[in-house]
Amino acid sequence: MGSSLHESETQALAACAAAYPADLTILLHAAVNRVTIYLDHAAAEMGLNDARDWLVLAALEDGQQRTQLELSRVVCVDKTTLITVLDRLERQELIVRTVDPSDRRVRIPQITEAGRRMFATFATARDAAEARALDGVSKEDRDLLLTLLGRIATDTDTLATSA
Amino acid sequence: MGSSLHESETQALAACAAAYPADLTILLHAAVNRVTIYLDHAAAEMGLNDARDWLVLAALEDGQQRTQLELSRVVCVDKTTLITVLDRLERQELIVRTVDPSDRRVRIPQITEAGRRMFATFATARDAAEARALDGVSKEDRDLLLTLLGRIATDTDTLATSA
DNA sequence: CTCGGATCGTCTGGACTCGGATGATTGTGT
DNA sequence: ACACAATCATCCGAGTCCAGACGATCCGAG
Repeated sequence: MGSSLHESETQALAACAAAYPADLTILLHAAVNRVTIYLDHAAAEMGLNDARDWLVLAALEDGQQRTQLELSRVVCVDKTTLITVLDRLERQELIVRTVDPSDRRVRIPQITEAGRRMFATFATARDAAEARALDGVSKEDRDLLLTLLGRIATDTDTLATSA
Repeated sequence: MGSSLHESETQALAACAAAYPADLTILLHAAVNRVTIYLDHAAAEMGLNDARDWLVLAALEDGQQRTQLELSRVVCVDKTTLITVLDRLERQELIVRTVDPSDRRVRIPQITEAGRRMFATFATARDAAEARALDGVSKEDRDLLLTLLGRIATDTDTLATSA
């Protein structure tokens, strides 16, 4: 997630978006890069590796028991990549991997008390980061933006049906 | 650009976006993934490797003479990564690298006639792909979306000024 | 003219990602 | 009880990306 961006690109991305003001793809990329840079920055400041680390914590925070596989689907991270994230979080003692006694194949990652604290602290930093990215956008425009993005993202059409 | 996504993730991403309908970062990611999948699909169908390949062609299509370094900034691709893109395009004879006679360090990539044809053909496929991604969004909402994204992407605020 | 620093494109090393293979464990049919 | 397919986490290999190093070339100071 975050590691695909690098702060040195920020200016270039803005310039790029300015050069193609009508291209949806480019604007989306530039926008996601900008937001992610803010988030990664905030994450790094408080000891997290990535915004992705926080995303995993967020998914675990509701206390619901999830398989690693299920978790990987929820946070949209490849199951193999999730392993390294969980390893890191476990090393920081923000989560623990418990073995499901009813099926000893599966591991149930669970957030620890320290993890909960980290999540809570990051929440405010995260809001600030998003607010900074949304600087020049009014409240109702933000809501509209979320709606539109949601419609693009969750549209039911798939490649298979239209190819 | 495109290679960071994989079609198998499409459903998972949509599910993920649905799970966090108020999170800007996630929605942006999901949206950009969806659009990029379409574009990469269209690119692959006509012999291009990536949507990024097309982006490079687009930047060269205006005939303006550009250094590889300048070009890398315009299309937001790292200069070292751009090399492999140009190598590929040159192998397909869609571009040529000419040496600037006034400065023999610099190479001026230039689009060929075949490259121009490829660009023109891809333009329609690209429009179709974007239109498909923007299926349930009205015309004026599209314009608004582009404006908002543009404002996020090109905001003048930087990390340095706010840290 | 020449020397030193800056700038171009390219190469290299380390890190990351993901598809597919592997080992452990489960349930199911017989 | 036992073979066997299915499923979970993990590991491995191939591919990609980028920071930094490098050679080639340019330019300005002396």
